[in-house]
Amino acid sequence: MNQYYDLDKGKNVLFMNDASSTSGYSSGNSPTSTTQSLSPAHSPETMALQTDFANLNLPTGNSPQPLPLQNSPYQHQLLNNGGLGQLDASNLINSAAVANATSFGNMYMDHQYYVSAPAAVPPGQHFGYHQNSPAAGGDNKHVPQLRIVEQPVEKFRFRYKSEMHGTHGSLNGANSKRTPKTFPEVTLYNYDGPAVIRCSLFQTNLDSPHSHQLVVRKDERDVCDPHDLHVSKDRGYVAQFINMGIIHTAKKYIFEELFKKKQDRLVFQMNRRELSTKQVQELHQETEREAKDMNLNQVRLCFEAFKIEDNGTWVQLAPPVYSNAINNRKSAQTGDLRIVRLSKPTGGVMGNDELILLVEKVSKKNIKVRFFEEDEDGEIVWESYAKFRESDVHHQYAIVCQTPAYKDKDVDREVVVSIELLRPSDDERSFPPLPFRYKPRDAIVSRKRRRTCSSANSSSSGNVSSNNSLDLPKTLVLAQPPNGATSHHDQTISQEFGRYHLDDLLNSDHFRKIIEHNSAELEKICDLDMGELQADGHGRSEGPSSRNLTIKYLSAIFKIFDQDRRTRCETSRRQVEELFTNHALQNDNNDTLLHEVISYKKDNLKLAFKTIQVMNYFKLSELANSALNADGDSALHVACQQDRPHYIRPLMGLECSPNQQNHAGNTPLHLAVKEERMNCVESFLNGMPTLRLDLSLKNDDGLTPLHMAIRQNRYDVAKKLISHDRSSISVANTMDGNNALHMAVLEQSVELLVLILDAQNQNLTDILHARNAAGYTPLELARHKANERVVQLLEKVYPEKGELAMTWIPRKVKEEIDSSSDESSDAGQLEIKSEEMDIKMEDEDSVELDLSSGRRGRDSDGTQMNPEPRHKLQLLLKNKSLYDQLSSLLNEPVGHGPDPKLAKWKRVARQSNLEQFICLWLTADGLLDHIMEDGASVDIGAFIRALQTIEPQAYALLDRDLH
DNA sequence: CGGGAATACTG
DNA sequence: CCAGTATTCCC
Repeated sequence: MNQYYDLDKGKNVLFMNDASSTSGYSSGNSPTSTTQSLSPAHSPETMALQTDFANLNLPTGNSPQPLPLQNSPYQHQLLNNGGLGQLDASNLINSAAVANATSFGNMYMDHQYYVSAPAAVPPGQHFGYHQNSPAAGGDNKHVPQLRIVEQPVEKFRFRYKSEMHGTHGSLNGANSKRTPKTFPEVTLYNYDGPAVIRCSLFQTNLDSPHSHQLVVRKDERDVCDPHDLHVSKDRGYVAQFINMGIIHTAKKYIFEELFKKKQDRLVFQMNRRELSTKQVQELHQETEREAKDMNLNQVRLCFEAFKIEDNGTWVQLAPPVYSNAINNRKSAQTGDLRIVRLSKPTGGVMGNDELILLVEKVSKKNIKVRFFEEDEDGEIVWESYAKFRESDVHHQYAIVCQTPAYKDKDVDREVVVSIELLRPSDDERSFPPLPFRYKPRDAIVSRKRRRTCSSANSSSSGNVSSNNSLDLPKTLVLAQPPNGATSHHDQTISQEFGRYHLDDLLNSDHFRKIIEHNSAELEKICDLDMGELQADGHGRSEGPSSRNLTIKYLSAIFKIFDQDRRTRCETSRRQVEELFTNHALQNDNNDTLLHEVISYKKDNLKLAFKTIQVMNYFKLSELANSALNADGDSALHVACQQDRPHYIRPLMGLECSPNQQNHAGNTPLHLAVKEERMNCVESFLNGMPTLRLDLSLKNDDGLTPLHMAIRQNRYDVAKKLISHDRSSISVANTMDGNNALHMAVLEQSVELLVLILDAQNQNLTDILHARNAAGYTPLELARHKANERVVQLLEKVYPEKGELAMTWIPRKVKEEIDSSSDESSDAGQLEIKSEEMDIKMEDEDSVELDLSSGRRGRDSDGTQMNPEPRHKLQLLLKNKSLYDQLSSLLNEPVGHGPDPKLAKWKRVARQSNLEQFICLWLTADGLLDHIMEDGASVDIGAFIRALQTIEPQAYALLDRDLH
């Protein structure tokens, strides 16, 4: 095992090759020149120095230098080797300026050059002396030869001089990883004396130095190339060039830097004789030519080997070898291509859909958007390019393009293809490709739908409406079960549970009170409600005419219902059905009466429940389930959109499918999550049989409800979803392939992470090792994107190297997290208690559950969590005596005002935005119960303010405990 | 380190 | 002078 003297740290490092380096610019015996020569090349003093340097005599090789390396065991070597001169022949034959090339030519002869196929000489290089080399057929085994053992990385950020403060990471080897790191490395073969291996920066298309600087950090200074490492029999012949950086020479200095480099090389090739005026002139011209079109974003390393003769002359041992090109990561010409985001992951097979790509810096003249499809073997079966103009590339960071048509315009299902950026100049691709889903044409889909529907209908027992619904016009799209294979099963189940829920509801006191008892006055109610409708306006659409229409239809339907109460005849049923259908046709949005009635701006419970009841009575569940409006929304979608949680159960009772996806692919639950309607989410999930709700459905953005909840950083929603069905945790979204854990990482939410890890206790490995579309596991993503806390948390969860797996030990992590952050103010008992009311997962490992509960208190900094007073008020109401006091106070009538019979609680309810519930409550208890049980939907602040004005005494009761 | 703002350059 | 990039600097 060798040791290496690390120039930066001034100490020996294991595993490194034993070699040492000095700056080629060190001039030898002047103490000041050591420091001066280290300055970046285009500073004035450097220029002066280098001019001097060109005129220096050869160093003797043993002149002591004041290098500050007193504690180094290799000090003598450094000293001895200090002040190495510039000697190079690689540019010799090519250079028109070189008159006395013969001496070098002889030198090669002496050493019997063998031109190997060095690891990586870029194609297209034909250097004179290579071709003229007499090595062909020589004794390969005994000819000195340099080989690149480790190439430099392909991409590296070139830094400007002004950026070279502090460390910026070094030029690593192509195979470098976090550990072990590698560095560019060459080996000298077939030589056994002491030798010097030099590394310098070259252009990629010319056999000439590059104006940029290859620097090594040393004693707080950047030492410019060339860099020489000493090798010998004792140390081995491996030269590893560590801690190098590339300085991007500013444009204005390109010429002079290049000239300097070329001049230095020439001088030493000529054994340090002065250049003639003519030579200088020629060099000048050549440099001008080269500087004009030098590629500033691409360089390569040149490695050379020398031996030092006793008289101090340097003799080239082996031909130079060149590394692969190193590209500037910062440049749009050579940097990484990456698609950051797609405006949408889907499009029609016909193409020409507008698609917006956010991308990393691209050049509009040199970029294409490629769509392609591979078969199972990775063979390209189709490719096409998106259409866009140069002007569609927005500021190098976005591309607005038209999707190409898919090869087969008659596919009847979605086809997933890939999108990548392609840079024609170097055939570089973005990685990884992003998935894009081609959607079949509507015509094809509806043909297919028709089939599905009719078969579904024929299998359902004697449903007369089936033919009817098939005849509905095109815009009133029929719903199809999300999955044909299980539809029948689903239906059976939904019927069972549906009936149960609806009957439940119908038998409830509230419902009876609202509807049953009023049946005799049906007409009156309708009149009343219609009047209200006209006054209050409409929640969703249109003007008075549409409202009148609705009223007309509803009146007619209710009339039929009323007349039919005893007979329940088929004719009435058909009439009602027809009225529903006709109504939907006449309305712009194709909303059915059901859609409308549950989405009135002013929620009208009576009307809505009545409508539901009528539909149920006439067994119009098929209609309720299949009638979608122009957006593909079912009544459930509308209920969620409008935040009407109380309709969700009844509608599901009507067999309105919770898994129906609208035109944006959203299920009602998606909408509930999206709009952050916690009450709706709860209505869906509480006590709902798992079979009915499919939590793994993805909308057109490729997201499940859980993904959306995480993306919105809604711990409460995510928790609800996860406790209902854990299996959706491991689902990767189609947007970027992230699973729930990835997404929680991006939210930098420790709460979400713990929630997910807890719930996934059983098979953590899956989600821990799942790679997203960019190829990152959650941990890797965290290292890249998240803060230290998140990374630390995840690192604890991942199995240690060597271990096969580790089970999630929440308590341990919890302790560590808790101890590592004291900023969280105390949760307070109230909140923890309230948390206990949450639904628990039916998990035998429920030990873990209380972790996530306990964590709630940490949300003092979390913006998404419920505000404090909510819980407190809810808990206070649990106190029986307080509750009773409040109740009796609020049951008092308001002493004054227009309606003396109006109880205070009603007024409070009205001012707390709970008016729509008043008809459901008989006394103040209704209101208080509602707040206790359904607090999430209540604006507690408004309630308290209302209390303060309407019933100050009651407010006083609470005030003390609330603050 | 990477991201990005500020400033310079160019047709 | 403008728009669009390229360069440089800053955090």
